[in-house]
Amino acid sequence: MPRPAKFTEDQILDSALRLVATGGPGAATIAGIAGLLGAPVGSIYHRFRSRDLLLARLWIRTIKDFQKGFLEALEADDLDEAALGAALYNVEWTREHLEEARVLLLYRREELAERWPEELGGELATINADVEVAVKNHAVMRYGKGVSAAALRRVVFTLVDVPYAVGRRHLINGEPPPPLADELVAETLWCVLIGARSSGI
Amino acid sequence: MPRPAKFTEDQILDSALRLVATGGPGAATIAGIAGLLGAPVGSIYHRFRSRDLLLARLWIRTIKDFQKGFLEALEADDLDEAALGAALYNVEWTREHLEEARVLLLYRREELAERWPEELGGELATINADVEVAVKNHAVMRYGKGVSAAALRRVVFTLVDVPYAVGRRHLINGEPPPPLADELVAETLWCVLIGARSSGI
DNA sequence: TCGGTACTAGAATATGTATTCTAGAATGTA
DNA sequence: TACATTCTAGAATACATATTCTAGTACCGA
Repeated sequence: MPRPAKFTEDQILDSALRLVATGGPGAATIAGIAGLLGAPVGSIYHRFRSRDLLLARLWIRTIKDFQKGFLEALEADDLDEAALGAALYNVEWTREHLEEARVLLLYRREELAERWPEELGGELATINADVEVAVKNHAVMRYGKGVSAAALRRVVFTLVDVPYAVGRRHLINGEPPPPLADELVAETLWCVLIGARSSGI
Repeated sequence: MPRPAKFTEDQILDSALRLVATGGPGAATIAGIAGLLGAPVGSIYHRFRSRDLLLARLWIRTIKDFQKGFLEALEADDLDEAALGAALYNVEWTREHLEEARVLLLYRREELAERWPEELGGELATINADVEVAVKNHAVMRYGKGVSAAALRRVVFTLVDVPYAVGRRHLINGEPPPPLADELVAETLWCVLIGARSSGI
């Protein structure tokens, strides 16, 4: 049938990934992506309608890879084990995927969604839905059905915000989070989430 | 003497500030900045050699405004009061300066320093020096002269990283941090920094 | 071996925005 | 009132990069 592809979609995204990770979003030009891959720009456009779409796909591929393990960790039977696992997975994933983590650091769904083609509007709007539901469920199991907004915020803080903040500082320097990062995340989780269970939240 | 200025440097930076805060970095074009102010582009270039320089000045003006109060708070005599004050000032400043906080959220010193003119290289390289020294001093007072890198990291985590992470989530939605944000910051500080004093760090 | 298909190839073009340029205007001082 | 100075004005230009266009190419199945 047709001529086989010489450059796959994933190869192109990998090329963009490397450029974004090392030189920031501005470095991922079409010519740059093609050049790094040894491909002509025409081949890039054969796969992706536009640069925005390409970068959107990279972001989506990356966040999905992250979410997968996060959701798995949150499924643990023991409530505290689930919370700790999810929070630490965050740091661990960053450590094992430095370049991908930089992509998530440099792009923000909200700020980019507006300029992305409608084609992706739906996918982008709901991409966090699974995680939001899972976190909400965790909060319900922890605090009961009528969990307050404040208690939910507390869960998000410990499972997402704090691990993000810790990883960010090291990512900026291009280093993987050291073991101390896990300690800080775990300590905060213990104190702010688990230790707070007995108080009247 | 000379003709008086119709558009001051600060007016121009304010115009850029609003554009960045509402539409992201990309919205702050020279034509956009001039248009919002009712000025011709020539007047912008009369004040700023280039767009990069203009945005750099905006960033510097903003971070300095933030640092001022942070350093003051950290000077309190009582050690715990100083730490708590600095951490909470972070949230409070964000609450009172939503647009400015968005500038700090959207730009990163490291990623932009490379493209900024040499003219600012020195200023940018040392702009965090005061804060770093103050935080280091705080750590020394808290843990003694031979404070470990881990302990210092712990101080940075509670005074800077956590407040940043909390504020970020609300900023992204364009909302000021609610009172709950202060609670989370204070609780984390108490547990991870103050409560840890007795342990062998 | 031939034809159809999807791909490679990269030169040519379009586009958005930064930057420059030349002219003119407004002020205080001599 | 004339001059020096610094600013306003906005049209003209430069530039970087995304995007398009037209050929040509490699594989597969008939």
